[in-house]
Amino acid sequence: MTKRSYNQTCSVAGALDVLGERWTLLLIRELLTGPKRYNDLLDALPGIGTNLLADRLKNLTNDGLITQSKLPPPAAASVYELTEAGERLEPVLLELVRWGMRYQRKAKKRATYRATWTAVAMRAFFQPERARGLRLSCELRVGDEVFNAQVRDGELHTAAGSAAAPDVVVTTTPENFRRFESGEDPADLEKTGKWKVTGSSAALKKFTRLFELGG
Amino acid sequence: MTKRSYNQTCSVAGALDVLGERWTLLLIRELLTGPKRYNDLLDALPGIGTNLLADRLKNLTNDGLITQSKLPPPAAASVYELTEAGERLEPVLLELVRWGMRYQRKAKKRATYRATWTAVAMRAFFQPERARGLRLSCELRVGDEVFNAQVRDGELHTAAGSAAAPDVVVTTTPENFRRFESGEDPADLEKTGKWKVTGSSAALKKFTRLFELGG
DNA sequence: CGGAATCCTCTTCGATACTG
DNA sequence: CAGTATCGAAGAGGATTCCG
Repeated sequence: MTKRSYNQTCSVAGALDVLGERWTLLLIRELLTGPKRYNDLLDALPGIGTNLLADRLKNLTNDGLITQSKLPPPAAASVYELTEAGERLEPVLLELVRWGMRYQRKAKKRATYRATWTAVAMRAFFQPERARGLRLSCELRVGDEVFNAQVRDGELHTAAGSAAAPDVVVTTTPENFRRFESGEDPADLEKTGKWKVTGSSAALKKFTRLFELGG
Repeated sequence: MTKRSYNQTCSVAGALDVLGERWTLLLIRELLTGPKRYNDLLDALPGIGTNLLADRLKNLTNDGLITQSKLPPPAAASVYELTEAGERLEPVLLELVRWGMRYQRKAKKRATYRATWTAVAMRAFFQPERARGLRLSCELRVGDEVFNAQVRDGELHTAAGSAAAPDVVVTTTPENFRRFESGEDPADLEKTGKWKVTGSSAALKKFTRLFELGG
């Protein structure tokens, strides 16, 4: 009944009392790309079990990291979104991305894949100084997932969903998008028809140059 | 038998497969201030249970985050220390410190306290630009704990144990050291005899000005 | 159909006792 | 000092059911 705690006067331990349970940080990762419905979260987190998801959502709400808001009709959906305290976890997640990119154990077969996770990873490898003066809007359509990336004022903003006025729209399959993640040249992917690019190829080129895995 | 995994192609999930089990990140925190023996770790992590500690140490070794090294006689102790992959978790831990400092749930009574944890927290709030040109060596003795902080080349290095050639040595109790952590002025603590300062008070003053909780 | 609560089994945790 | 063994308690995971 009473929640498990490390019971240490230490801000790492205090943070982990809130964040350390299984699935919690992955739930935060999902919400970093925008509000999500209960079933969206279930879908993005195979294996979580409906009771655990409900339990985590309840605890995160009590701890003030997320809020539940009901969209007005006709959408009439209930979504979960990060509060400011939740948003402030982004630096923690981005450091985990950076570390994990180098040190995670080798991926298994049949692992779940969502292109939208890349929207978060991009933030971790974004190089602000390369974006100075740039203003770009990109939309990425990978299988049935859609997310967008906006570059302006030297900042990158990524989120689930389509872009309002995209300079370029990329449409591809999960398999071919992963080639890009593995370091293949987007220009080659475009040439060989693995990416379908609508709009400004130049904008896409500028965009893909904004990232550096070395950090 | 087989280790539990989120089984997702995502570097956050990959990182959490390695780091996400209970106690693991606190174990890393302990090792960030230097090599520790099995019983040192047991003492710093009340409640962990000897089997879990052994299990975590084994897994972290297999994953390449720590190594076990035997100090030569006469010390003849066996200690665990971080590998480079382990050391690279420092940014993750420091972001957790920053987040946890603002958002952790209110501390309970009878919580475990170790002054050495502050040695890690200091790194999270260190302001390099204020340390330009400074060279300082401080030793902190809090109850039966001793740790040191070295400032040089605009960098801060903290570790368990005493300093080689300290400019200043502070001796105090855990209770009075926590007053400092809560924001009380070190000069006042010194005046009222809550801190015993040996060596250069000026060096101590310069040192305590290098930190900013706002980030 | 989205959003959960319930039930049941299995794994992990935590505390203590014990051993090289 | 540095672990292993054991066992009850708590948490996780999957299926099913319930509710609006």
